Amino acid sequence: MQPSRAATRAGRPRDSQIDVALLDATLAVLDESGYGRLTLEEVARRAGTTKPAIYRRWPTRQHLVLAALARRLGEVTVPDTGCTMCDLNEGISVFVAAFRRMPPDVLGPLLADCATRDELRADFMTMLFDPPRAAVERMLTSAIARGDLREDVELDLTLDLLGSLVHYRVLFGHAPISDAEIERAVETLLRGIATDYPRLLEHSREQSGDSATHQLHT
Amino acid sequence: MQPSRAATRAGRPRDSQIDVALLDATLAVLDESGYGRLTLEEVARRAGTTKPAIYRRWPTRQHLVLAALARRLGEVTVPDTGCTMCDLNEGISVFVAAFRRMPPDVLGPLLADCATRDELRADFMTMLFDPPRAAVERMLTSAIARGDLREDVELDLTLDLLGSLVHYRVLFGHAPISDAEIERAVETLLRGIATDYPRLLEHSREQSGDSATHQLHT
DNA sequence: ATAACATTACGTGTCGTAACGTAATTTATA
DNA sequence: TATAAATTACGTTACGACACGTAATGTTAT
Repeated sequence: MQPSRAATRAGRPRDSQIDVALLDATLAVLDESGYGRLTLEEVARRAGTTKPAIYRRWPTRQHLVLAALARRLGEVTVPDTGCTMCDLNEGISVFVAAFRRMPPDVLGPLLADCATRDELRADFMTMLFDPPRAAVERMLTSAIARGDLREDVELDLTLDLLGSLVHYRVLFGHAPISDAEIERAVETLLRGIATDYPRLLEHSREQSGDSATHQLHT
Repeated sequence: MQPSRAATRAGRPRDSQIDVALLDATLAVLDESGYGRLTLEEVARRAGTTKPAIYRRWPTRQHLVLAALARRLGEVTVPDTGCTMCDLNEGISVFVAAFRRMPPDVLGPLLADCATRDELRADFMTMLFDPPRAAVERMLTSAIARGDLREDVELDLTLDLLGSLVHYRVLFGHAPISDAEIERAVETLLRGIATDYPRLLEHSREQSGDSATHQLHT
């Protein structure tokens, strides 16, 4: 419980250039080789340093990769236009876009590798999954406040229905989820949880002005 | 392209008792240690044999574990009572039950380990994921034929919406999916894809005779 | 005095495979 | 039909390869 003194430890300070060099090298190796073939020596070699420098910063390979991916994920923003259907379509795109920034053959193996240790699994969720999920949750809450969705909608279940579809396509099928499929899924779900689906549909048409959208089902 | 001659190869035949001993030992080790800590020597030791006996039968550890899990999965049956809502609730339970038979900390790592090689990924899907999915697909097809679901329902998308929820809960959250959540999800989806949701709900009540079911939303 | 740095090296564990002699079964030959 | 040859699985043992995580050492920066 030391004050801010702990921030400036004695001795030679860390070289922050090595931090970013290691994270960048990790991302490069992940892109090329995937998580399974990532070796710490290769990461260190590309960063122009060596293994001990890695272990000084992150206790395990999982922590290193988590930090690298979180760096790439960046911040997640969320639309709030007042048009529930538009927002949800956009919101799912937030999910999809977030995972498109992740190299394939990385997320699944990393999660699997983190699943055994509870603390690591929590870190994985906090750093990679919760941000986009929380963004969609904010959209749903706004929609409920507007009266667009039934008040007894179960937030967690709806979030899982939306998010799990994306995760499923990312982790299981290599089939990328298309924008059309996102719209279909949102339409189906909205029929189930909206107070007045036709009104939302109409509102969406006015808002977007794009007459080609949302006309598949009437 | 030899006839049935190839079935009976020359030389000493495989000892089928070793086959089952190895598969059982694999399941035992998976239950205790999970996929990550499974070593082939431990499997061989418990089966009363040695590593080469494994490699004579399965080319990789992944194939061995796939065969062991498929053995436990067994056959997947499907209800067809004519009550769409009942069948779907039952059908999702098929998914859930199938995965309940799988030890935790196994499916995710195994999938991750199979994800890099396309042939292995296909085997994983064929042996573990497609059977329950196909069962639910048959139910949906029946429901469409009965006129309970809209004809333009996208089968694959609906299947993914149903199945991905289960996968999500199994692989990501360690929270087991409850029967109540299954019912909620089915209700939400049916509102979106049914031709006449109130009629399905009424039919379900008559069929089940259980007045406590499906009364959460009216 | 302290701690990060680069370098080097070590012990460990598991992998996948390769020997080797033995046992069991099919195929060819006497 | 009997016997030999060929073939393949079996257990045992051992090996090289690889990456892990850590430790030791001397140097450099605070």
